[in-house]
Amino acid sequence: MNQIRSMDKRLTKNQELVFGALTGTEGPQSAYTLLDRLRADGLRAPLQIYRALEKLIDLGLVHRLESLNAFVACSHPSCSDHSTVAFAICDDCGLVNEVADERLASNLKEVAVDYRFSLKQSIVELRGTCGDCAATSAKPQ
Amino acid sequence: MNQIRSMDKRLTKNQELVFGALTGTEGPQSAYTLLDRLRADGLRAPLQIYRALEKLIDLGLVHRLESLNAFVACSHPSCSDHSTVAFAICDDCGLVNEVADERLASNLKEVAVDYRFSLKQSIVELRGTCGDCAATSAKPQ
DNA sequence: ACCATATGTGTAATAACATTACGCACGCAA
DNA sequence: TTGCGTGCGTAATGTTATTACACATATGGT
Repeated sequence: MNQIRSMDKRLTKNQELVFGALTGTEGPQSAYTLLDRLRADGLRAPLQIYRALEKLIDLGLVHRLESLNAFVACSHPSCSDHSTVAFAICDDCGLVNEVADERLASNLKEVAVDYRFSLKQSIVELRGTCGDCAATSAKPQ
Repeated sequence: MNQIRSMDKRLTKNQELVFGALTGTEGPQSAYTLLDRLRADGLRAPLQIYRALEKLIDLGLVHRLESLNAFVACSHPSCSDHSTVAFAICDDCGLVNEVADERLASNLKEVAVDYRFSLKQSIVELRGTCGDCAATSAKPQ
């Protein structure tokens, strides 16, 4: 929260509102969900949300989850390489775990080299069930 | 084409039309692009496309590209594990290369284990520039 | 033959996600 | 002061995907 606040300095009002809405809730949120939550704060149009999200993503504060059409606040905004992050998305509870695995990142880079592909961004989204949900459904009571 | 034909046997008319439209063009296509191309064949509603795509994906004949909201025919329909495939998507020419890398697949499984995540599907989409496009833009003439 | 079930079809309407176009405002540097 | 980059607000539109309903066909069991 302290670190987060310190980054707010450079954010505009709309960007701060959107970022606040994302950090204030666990789990990913769609642009329109954000819009609904921020109507009370004066935001009225999708574009206001999308513009803020675009900037926040540029700044590395927010990630887009392609398979969900939704957005999450970055779990470790101070980290270096935001272009290679993976997400474990629980299809049960909807929560998302941001995974930073150095071997995975370098593995993807190698694959790109093998295929003579100039890699700009890696999208890695793991779908399945998180440990908590698996435990819960295993012991129904 | 011969191999493809042999698989058509189990496909319904709509599924065959959609699969044909995907294999008959290089590069990914959106559901609505497919619909437009298939209007002449009698398809009229998005749902007809989406239903066919769903089945084709189940059968492992087609992949969905999440970051593009588009679909491609699988490059190697006979291969075993369709849950872990990667795609190299060229942002220049739009072509997609299907990547089957065993190390990447096992790496993702390891990551899932590390995070106590029960993995059902891996979405891996590499964005960047393909070798051909890189070569072309390097020599502008 | 009868029924149940699973799968596929067709149409219409609507929901959900995202962008384009336009005009205005502010801060800053040439 | 002018020009430029960035952000803001509004409206309209474009694109992607789903829900709801009704009907059809094939299969397998009794």
